[in-house]
Amino acid sequence: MRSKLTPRGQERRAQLIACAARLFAERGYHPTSVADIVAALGVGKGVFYWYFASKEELLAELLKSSNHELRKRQQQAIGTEADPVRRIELGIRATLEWFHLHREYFAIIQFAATDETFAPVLARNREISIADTIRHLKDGIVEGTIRDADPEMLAQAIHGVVAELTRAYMFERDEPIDHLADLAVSFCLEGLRA
Amino acid sequence: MRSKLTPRGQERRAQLIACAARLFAERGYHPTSVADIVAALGVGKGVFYWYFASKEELLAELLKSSNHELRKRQQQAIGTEADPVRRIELGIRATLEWFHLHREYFAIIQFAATDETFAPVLARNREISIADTIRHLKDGIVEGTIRDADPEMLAQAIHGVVAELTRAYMFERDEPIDHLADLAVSFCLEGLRA
DNA sequence: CCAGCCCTTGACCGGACGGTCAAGTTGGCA
DNA sequence: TGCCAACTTGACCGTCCGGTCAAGGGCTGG
Repeated sequence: MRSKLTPRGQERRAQLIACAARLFAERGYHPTSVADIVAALGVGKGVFYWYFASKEELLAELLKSSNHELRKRQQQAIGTEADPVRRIELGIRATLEWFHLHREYFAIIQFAATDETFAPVLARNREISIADTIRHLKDGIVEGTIRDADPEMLAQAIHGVVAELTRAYMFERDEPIDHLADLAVSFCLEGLRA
Repeated sequence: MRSKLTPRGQERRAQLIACAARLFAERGYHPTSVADIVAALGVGKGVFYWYFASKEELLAELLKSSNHELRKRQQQAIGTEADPVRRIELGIRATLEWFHLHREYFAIIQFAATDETFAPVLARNREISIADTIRHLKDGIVEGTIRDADPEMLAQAIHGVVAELTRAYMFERDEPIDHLADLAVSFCLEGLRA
């Protein structure tokens, strides 16, 4: 691996990441060998190690960049909205939409969270995301539009709803994404009761 | 492996499962070798293959039995309760309590869901559990105590809340389990709004 | 006390896989 | 045109790991 990459080099690097993401999502990280990745691209094994120090590094990078993209999407969706409840709603919708566009990342993130090596990175990502949510929740509690409970637990609960609905409906079914988002939002805001 | 086991044999088998569960939870399934498992027990490798056909079989068995125990716990907790909302509440509490008692299984289940080989088993377990929840939700919708939305999605959302709160609080913190359960229940029933 | 089955041992095997490297190719710039 | 750095190749290495197996206890019923 070298730090200076020509445009051609950056293209290759991106190809490797994309190709690995697809294979990791399909078969999982451990069962996908470096040989598989380079074979799928039709290049020699050395190419991989020219661009990445290790298989681990590639996954770490993949996780970092995907999280970065997701956050950008969320912040962009929330924009300058003032109402905390609405900010939470926009965040939920943006998250579901992003995973809808990048299905391949969901399984990878899911796995990485269970692996000793990558769990810390994922935990950090989650923390940041939770912290964002907590900020909105606290604003809402102060305003009186959100009930007064432990904001961190509430944030975890919201994330759980989003994660589970993503898992359940992104792949198995072809629910229209808006319908799914509507339910996620209304469940989080109103709960189950009639 | 043999089908007939003496009491002594059953004891060994149980030891192997317990020992493997601990190691899988600590380090993960793939990074834990069969050699590690038997070493932790201070026995030879042949012992493992006397009781299990493969490492995979052990994990499959572990998943099957843990799910069986969890369901038993849930059904026992719900008992003959008639109110659907209360049945859901009791189910949530029983689940959180069970994972509190068997923390080691959470990480294993989490991983198994991401592995091509075991995902089908886990998916089936989840389906059954979701189906249970759906039954209560439908009852509540008919009664008018639960709002009229897609019961399957609602069930997924509830499971998401429980799973995420389990992950977040079982390990990192030492929240009293009742406090956690209270929030899970009230979030699912009432949502966020003040 | 012996026969025979239940259980245990641990060296060994085959193969997969992450990673290395010496040698070769390409492309852009002087 | 010649040169150099950027890239590519694929055979090779060391290691690890799941799984096998021949051989050896040790308990139990006869």
